[in-house]
Amino acid sequence: MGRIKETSTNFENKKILADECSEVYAANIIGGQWSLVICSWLTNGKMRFGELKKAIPNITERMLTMQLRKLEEYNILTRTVYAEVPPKVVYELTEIGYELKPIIRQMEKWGERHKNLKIE
Amino acid sequence: MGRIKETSTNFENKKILADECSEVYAANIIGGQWSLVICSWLTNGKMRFGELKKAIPNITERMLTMQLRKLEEYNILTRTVYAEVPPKVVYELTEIGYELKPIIRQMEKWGERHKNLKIE
DNA sequence: TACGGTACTATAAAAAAGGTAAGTAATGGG
DNA sequence: CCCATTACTTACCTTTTTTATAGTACCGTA
Repeated sequence: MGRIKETSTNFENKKILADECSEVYAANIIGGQWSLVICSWLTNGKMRFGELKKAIPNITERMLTMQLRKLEEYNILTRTVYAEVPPKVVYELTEIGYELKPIIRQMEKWGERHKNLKIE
Repeated sequence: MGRIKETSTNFENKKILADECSEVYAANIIGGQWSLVICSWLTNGKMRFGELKKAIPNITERMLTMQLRKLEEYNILTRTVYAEVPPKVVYELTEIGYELKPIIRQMEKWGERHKNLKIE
């Protein structure tokens, strides 16, 4: 997840597609290995960096930071820094971020149904 | 989208996460640059390979084939080959595939709302 | 016999995403 | 002065995804 190369075909394609299909636009924002889990946890209320880290299995600090920054950039969550030592940073979903809740829940249910299909 | 390396940390992480969070499991299936658009088109009914190609801007045949194969593998859609020349192959969502429709519509709406936020 | 249309496949290379490991700053406690 | 704690950052490397380009089989038509 470095900075995206704005001259690449990939960048162009993503833009065109996101432009025409809002569901792809949405996917570009909440897609990525860890974004959905982060949002899912935050739908229950604010959390600190360290709490998220403990909550999410195997995520590295680097990945967590990167995803949080991306989500912040897209206005999905807010980042509040408390001027304390050791530092304390709290993340909370914005209004539009909370509006992801029903989508996440639906994906969860769909995922469950799909998993069960396989077993049968 | 070649075959995935089952010894990588990335593979492990995806598996663990998908196991615990069904929304991530779902995202692993319908995530990917083109999957959502393909499914979105197919929610209106069956389509041929060439129709999909024309409908989706800039997709290469390789990408279309790969995504369709993946979706078929996951039982999201069916592939019907007609023994004709020139060949004719028709793709159609399965039952569980059609169940994605509300999710896609919700993502679409959310995407619209989010887009408008930025402009204001 | 060359050509066109359909739905692919193969190979290579570029780009993006993700992972590892180490380091930073500030400060209160021992 | 050293250590622990928290929330990062940096540099580098591997894996995965996406793109580019070319080629295949089939057969009816010209």
